[in-house]
Amino acid sequence: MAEYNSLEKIRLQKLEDLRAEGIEAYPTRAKRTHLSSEAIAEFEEKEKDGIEVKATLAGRIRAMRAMGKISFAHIEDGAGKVQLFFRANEIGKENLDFFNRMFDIGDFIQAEGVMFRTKTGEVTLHVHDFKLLAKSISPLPAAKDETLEDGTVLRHAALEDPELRARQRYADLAVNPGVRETFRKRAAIVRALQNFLDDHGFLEVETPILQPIYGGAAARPFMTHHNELEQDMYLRISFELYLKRLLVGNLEKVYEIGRDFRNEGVSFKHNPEFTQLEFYWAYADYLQVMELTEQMVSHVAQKVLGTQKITYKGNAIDLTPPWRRLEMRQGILETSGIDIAEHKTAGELFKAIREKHPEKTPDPNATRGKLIDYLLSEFLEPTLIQPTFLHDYPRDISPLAKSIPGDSLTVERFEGYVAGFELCNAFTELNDPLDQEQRFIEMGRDYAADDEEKHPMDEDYLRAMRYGMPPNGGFGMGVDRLAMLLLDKHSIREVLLFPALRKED
RNA sequence: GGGCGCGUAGCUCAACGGCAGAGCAGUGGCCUUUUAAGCCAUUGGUUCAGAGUUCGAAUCUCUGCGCGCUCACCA
Repeated sequence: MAEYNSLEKIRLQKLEDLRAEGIEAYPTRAKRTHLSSEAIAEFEEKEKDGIEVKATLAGRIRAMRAMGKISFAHIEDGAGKVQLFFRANEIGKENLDFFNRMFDIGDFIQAEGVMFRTKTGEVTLHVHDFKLLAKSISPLPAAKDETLEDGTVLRHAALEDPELRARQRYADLAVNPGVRETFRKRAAIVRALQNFLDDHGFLEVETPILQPIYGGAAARPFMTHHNELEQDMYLRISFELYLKRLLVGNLEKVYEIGRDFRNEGVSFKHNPEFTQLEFYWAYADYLQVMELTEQMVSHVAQKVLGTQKITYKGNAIDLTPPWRRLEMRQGILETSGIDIAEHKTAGELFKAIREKHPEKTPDPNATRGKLIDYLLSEFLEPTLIQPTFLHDYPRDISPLAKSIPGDSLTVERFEGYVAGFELCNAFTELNDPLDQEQRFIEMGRDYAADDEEKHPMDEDYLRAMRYGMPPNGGFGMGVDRLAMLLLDKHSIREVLLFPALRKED
């Protein structure tokens, strides 16, 4: 049972008063002839000819100013804000009082009248009739907007508490127009990705989220149970193995945009469920995927933002292709002074790091691949502000990627970095079923010590691969991260409508 | 999971060991072109929860809860 605060009790009393007057606070039907922007535009067009513009508007009350025998209000609808003007002359003293007494900020209202321009020049609806569409009981944490001389809008008492904004996203959206804009743009980003891939001959598919076995990445899964089948199921941690099964089925270019689930830590760039884009492209290799990637990302920026030059955390970033290519070995050498090619075992590499950088403390038990990863994140990653494809990765941290011909320690893999963080990950996919089986076995050994991250053998995937899989290039990108990058948001929570939070109470 | 920080009115914040306050919102009044409208009056608090120290706790200590930052984890 809800407990009401004093402000809510006042509004509940208003509901009772309305009922006593026979007025429905939540009527079934509404009427609207114009969006706010349409009514304003039509008025401005016909103003010089003196043609009257009648309009019925509907929206949510954002501000009210009662001034004796007149009242002003601002309502907001899907297109923006517009001012309402009520005057006793037209609607009568009784109706004006009724509006002032019974309506609150946050209520939905329908108002019919004629557009005009006030003394101060604002295009406004002169209301002749109005109707309550839905009463708001809990006061929205509404801000007040002050428009300064230079036209900038200053917000007062805006809803800012990050917890409240995430927990009550409905209130955040209702009160902070910029948040609505963020999610419109996020939708546009996803649509632009789909259009781009569709136009390049890729087929959008949907593969299982509930899986009998998980794979395609190294992450702890969420587990669940199917009662009738009497078996445990996992929420997918990647799409990879299912999408590559489709290549076996002669679907040559496939992609999926959907949700992945990883039972791991939460941070400014990690949410337990996140949106991933993966595509697989038969007969292509990682170099072709690289080219498609830079075209795709710059295309999305152009579509959504109208430019390929963006700003992230104050850094000017140019997404225009071609992006810089940097061999990982070279990048690590330049930033850390260590040539990983000269240290072919974990022990040697560990020693080299300790000698060159005594202040650093890598894990002495790490594999060579993990140590390279360490060098990458400690030295190289922070320098990769402009878009960069870092390529050619150690084999032992890339179990699903194909080796470079003639170099068994290195695989054809790249990661795209922008603004210092990893945006995407791609490689020439391993399509040799016997090699793949061997890698699964190795992974099982590597992870045996850590029971939580056991890497299961996917027998059905191997069976598919034995039918024959064309050589192909694969690609994965966090769509939330792309949205963060393009929208200059510095936490994944800002681009997720309902980010994961601990339950209340 | 570790470290650091935060939690005060519906919202934004002050008070930092001595009467819990302001602006906005709300309520009542005045006001026929306002726009953070203005003016007058006024309501509103388990200071996140619990325990402790103290003559006295929003303030200091401990525990718990939630959030933020950060580290670890995340091939």
